[in-house]
Amino acid sequence: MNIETNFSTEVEYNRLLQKFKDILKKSGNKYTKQREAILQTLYSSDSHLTSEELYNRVRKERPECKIGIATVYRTLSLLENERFVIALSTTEQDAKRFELAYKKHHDHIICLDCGLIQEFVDNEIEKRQDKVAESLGFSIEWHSMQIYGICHSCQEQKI
Amino acid sequence: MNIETNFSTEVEYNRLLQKFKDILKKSGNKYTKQREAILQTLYSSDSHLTSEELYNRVRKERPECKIGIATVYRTLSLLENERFVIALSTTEQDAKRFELAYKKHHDHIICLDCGLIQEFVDNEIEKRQDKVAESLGFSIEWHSMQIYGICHSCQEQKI
DNA sequence: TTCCCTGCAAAGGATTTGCATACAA
DNA sequence: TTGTATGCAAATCCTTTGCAGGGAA
Repeated sequence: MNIETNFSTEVEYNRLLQKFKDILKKSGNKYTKQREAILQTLYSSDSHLTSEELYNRVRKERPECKIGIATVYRTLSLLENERFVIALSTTEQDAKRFELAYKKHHDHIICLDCGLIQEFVDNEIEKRQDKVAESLGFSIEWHSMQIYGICHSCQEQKI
Repeated sequence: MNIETNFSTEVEYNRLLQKFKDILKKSGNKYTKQREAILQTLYSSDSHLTSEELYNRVRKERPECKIGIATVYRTLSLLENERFVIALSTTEQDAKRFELAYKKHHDHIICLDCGLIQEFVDNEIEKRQDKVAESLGFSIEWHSMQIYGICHSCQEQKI
């Protein structure tokens, strides 16, 4: 699978930080405290954040670190290009949400009622995607799959 | 499959138009010449259009029909809610693209170089998606899957 | 020292909204 | 006649960019 990262599912922060620094150096970028704060905030958040949510959290949790929204956008864009961060478009009208890519690749199932985002992996689907790409003559770079539905607890509330 | 429509792959325009009128009536909306022009333009286009492209085509191909960009947005939004139209976000920075949903459900594989969008269906993937949703306690409404890669002809140009 | 990075504010693009008028039912 | 739809322009939301000063290597 070429879309998996070489991180294991449980990476301690220091290892992640080292990889972060390596990637910055390799791509000719500098390591700054704002970028570290973004990484750290993404790491300590278990949900998928928008650029603005991330910006607000950094300002709240790292008040010593001055940061502007433009830096958040610039850093996320940089990290997305480096495949260090994954962007996810949920219900189509609102902003992109981001998560660290150090976890094993996974897809998302999204509740249309409460917005819950649950992650999953299905190896059968992954394999078939490779087959599809191959049969159509494409080299596959990555994919994005979202299933939309109603989660269990929202279904119960409707009864 | 609950995500397929009840249209066959080859629908003549009149039948589509009738369904369109039914849906408008059912949802308490009115049938107007602007809305018909949007439907007709979507129908006669074989590609996936952005709101603005659709707007420009209507103005070019139906000059007798005065239309504003706001009407295009409002109508597409209405039709998206009614699942008459499907929105597709391609390379993430640009605008949403739309297509009629009367075709059999399909997914997309997108060339990162030239932007080519090719459609495909893989029944195995469809089945597994149902299984995934079921096992996570979700009722499935629809899904969206895009594979990103490089198409055959762009691969050849790189050599 | 040399670039890259930053915050700020302004600009940009896509989409939505307020309003007075036009039109379908 | 009644209420929705429309075009237009202004407003809004998300994102990007220009610039002058600040900071990493």
